[in-house]
Amino acid sequence: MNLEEVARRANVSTATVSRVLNNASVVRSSTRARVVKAIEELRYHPNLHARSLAGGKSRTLGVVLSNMENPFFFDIYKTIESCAHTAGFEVVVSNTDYRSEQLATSLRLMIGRRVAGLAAIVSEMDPLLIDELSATEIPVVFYDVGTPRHNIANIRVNYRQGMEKVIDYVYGLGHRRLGFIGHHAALGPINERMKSVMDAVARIPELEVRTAAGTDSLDGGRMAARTLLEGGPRPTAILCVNDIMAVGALRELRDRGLRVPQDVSVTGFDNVSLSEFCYPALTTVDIPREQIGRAVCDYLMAKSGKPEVPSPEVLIDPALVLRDSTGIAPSA
Amino acid sequence: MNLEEVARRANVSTATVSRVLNNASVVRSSTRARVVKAIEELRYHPNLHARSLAGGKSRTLGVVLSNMENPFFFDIYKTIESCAHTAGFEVVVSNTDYRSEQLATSLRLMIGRRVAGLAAIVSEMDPLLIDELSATEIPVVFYDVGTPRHNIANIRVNYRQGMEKVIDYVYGLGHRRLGFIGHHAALGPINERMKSVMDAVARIPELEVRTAAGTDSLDGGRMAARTLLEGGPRPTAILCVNDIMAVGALRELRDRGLRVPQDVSVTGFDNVSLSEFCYPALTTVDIPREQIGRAVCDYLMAKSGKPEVPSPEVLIDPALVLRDSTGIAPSA
DNA sequence: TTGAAAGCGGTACCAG
DNA sequence: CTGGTACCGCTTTCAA
Repeated sequence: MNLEEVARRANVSTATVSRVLNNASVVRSSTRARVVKAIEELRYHPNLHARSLAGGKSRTLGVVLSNMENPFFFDIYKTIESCAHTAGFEVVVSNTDYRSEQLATSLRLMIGRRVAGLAAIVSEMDPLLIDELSATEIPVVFYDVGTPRHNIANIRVNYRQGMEKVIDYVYGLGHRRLGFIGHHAALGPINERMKSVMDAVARIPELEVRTAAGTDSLDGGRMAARTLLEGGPRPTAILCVNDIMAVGALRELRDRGLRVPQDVSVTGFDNVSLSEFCYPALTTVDIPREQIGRAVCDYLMAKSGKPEVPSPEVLIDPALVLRDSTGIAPSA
Repeated sequence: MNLEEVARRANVSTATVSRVLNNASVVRSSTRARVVKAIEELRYHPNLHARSLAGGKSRTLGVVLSNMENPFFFDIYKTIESCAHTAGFEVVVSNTDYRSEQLATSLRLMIGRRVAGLAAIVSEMDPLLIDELSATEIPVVFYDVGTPRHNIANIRVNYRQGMEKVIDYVYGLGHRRLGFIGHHAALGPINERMKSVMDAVARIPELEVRTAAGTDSLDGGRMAARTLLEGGPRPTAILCVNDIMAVGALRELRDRGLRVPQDVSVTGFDNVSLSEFCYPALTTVDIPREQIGRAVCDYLMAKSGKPEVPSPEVLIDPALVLRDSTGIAPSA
C-alpha cells in the first residue's frame, strides 16, 4: 500500500496525494476530497521511513535514560515527551540499565534514526562516545555528565550542595555515624555523587560514614541496607542516593524491628512522588525534574535547525524537604 | 554522510560497503578492512530509515501502553523489550495515558513505522481502530480487550476470578461493607473490571459496595480513598483495582488516623514490587507480568514472517497473595 | 492547480 | 569477490 496506489485510485499523481497528506493549501478542494476518500477506502498509512528519508528532516527527539523504572528518570522523560508532543515532535526512548555497552547501542540507534535532537539522561559516559556524537550534527544535551562541546550542551544539578544540606541537617540532629547507600553506578570513587558525599562528610571531622551499594531499585535499597546493618556498628542515619533505594532501606529496617526515625533516620534524594507515599514519608532533596525536562526539550527543539542557541543553564541549588523519616539521633 | 562517501573513500562500490555493513561473508578481508577503516574515519552511521525502506522488513516491535508509570505496564514492557533484544529486535514504545485519541495516534504511528509486530497493552479499544489494524498485515496482540480477528491475537487474564478470590477472602474475614477504588478507565459499567467486581459482590447478598475513581496513580488512589471515606458509612475493606492506587489509599487512611488492617483492610491487585515495600505490605493478587510479556513477544516474533502461528493462550487464574494489609473486620 | 521526474540512502539481484 | 543498477515510498522542484 503506497502513494501510487492511492494516486491511481483517485486519478491524480503521487505528488498531489503527497500534497493533501501534508495539507498543502494549493490543492483544489474537489481534488482533495477525492484523494481523502481514496486514502480512507484503501486504509492507507504513509510509510514514515520513506517520509523522513525523502524529507531529510526528522521531528523526532531521542531520549536515552539510565533506568526508566526509577521515577526520577521517568518524570524527566514524561516532561520531555509532553513538551515535545505539544510542539509536534515525536519522542523515542531507550533504556541503558546503567550498562555502558547498552548506552553505545542506544546512542547509535538514535544517530541511525537521524533524530532532530538527543537527550542523554545517564550516569556514565564514555569519552569516545562523546566524540562520536559530537561528530554528528545532532544537537545533544547531557544531564549531569561531561562538558560542553560542539553541538553538545550540558545541564546539571548541584548534587553536592544537596548532599551537604542533608549531611548538615542530620549532623544538627546529633548523628555522627552515617551510612550511605548508592547504586553501583554511583559508588565508584570517580563518581560525582560519591565524591560529593565523601567531601561533605570530610568537612566535619566528627562524622564517619560507611557505604554500601545495590541495584537502583527498591530491592537494591533493601539489600544495601542489609549490607550496611550487618557490616559493622549500626549507623544512626542512612543517607540514600535516591528515594526508591531509600524506600527499600525502610523495608529492611522495618523487617529488623528498627524504628524510623527513633532508631535510625533515613533520607532519600529526588523527591519523587513515592517519597511522600511511603511510610514514614521520606525526608529528601527536591530535584526539579519538570524544569529539567522542559529545559532539555526546549533547547533541543530550538536548536534543531538553528545554528546557535544558548546552552540551557540549569545548575540548581536543590532544596531540602523535611518529612518524617529523620529525627534526633538516639541516645544523643 | 552516506554509503557513497564511504564507498568513494574506500575505493569500492556502495554495494560492497553495504555488504560489509551486513557482514556478508563474501567480502575479501583486505577489502573489508579498507571499508571498515573508511567507516570509522568518517564516523559513518547508516541511515536506519533508508535501511528499512530498502530492506522492506522491519525487526522492530511496537508496544503501546495505557500508563507506563504504573509498574504493571512497565514490567510487561520490560519483559517484551529484553525478550526482543535477545532476538535481535528493537522495541519502540508509546504511552496513551488512557486517552483513546492518543491511542489512535500511537497505533497509527506504529503502522507508519511498519513495525514487525504490535502489542497493545491498553484498557480501551475503539472497534474502528481494530478494523484499521486488522486491515494491515501487521501481527497484533491485544491484552485483555477485544476478540481475535485477522492478524489479531488476544491474551487475557482472568481478572474476574482474581476479584472473586479477593472478595471471598475479605468476606471470610467478616467484612460486609466494601469500597472499590478504580481509575476512570476501569470504572464505567461497560468495563470488564467493574463488571467483575459487581458480579462478584452480587453473588453474596450480605455484601454492599461503594465505588470511587481517581487517576491511575498514587495520588489518584489517595483521592479516591478520600471520596470513599467522606461519601458515606466507612467501608471496613477497601479493594483497589491495582497496587499503586492501593498504596495511595494507604496514605489517605494513615492521614486520617485509621489503622490498616485493624480499622480498615486494603487490597491491591497485580503484585508489583512496590506492594511488598509499602507499609503495611499489601494483600494483593499476582498477575504474572513476565509470563504475559514473554507470550506477547514470542508470538509477535514468531508470527513476523510466518503466516499462521497459534494464538498464545494465557488465560491465567491469578493467585491471591496474603500480606499485612488485611485482617478481621472490626467489631465483627 | 497538477504532473513528471529527480533524488533521499540503502538493499539486493544480475553480470562480470 | 565486486560493481552496476533497479527499486523501496515519499518529498520537492520545475514545467505545464
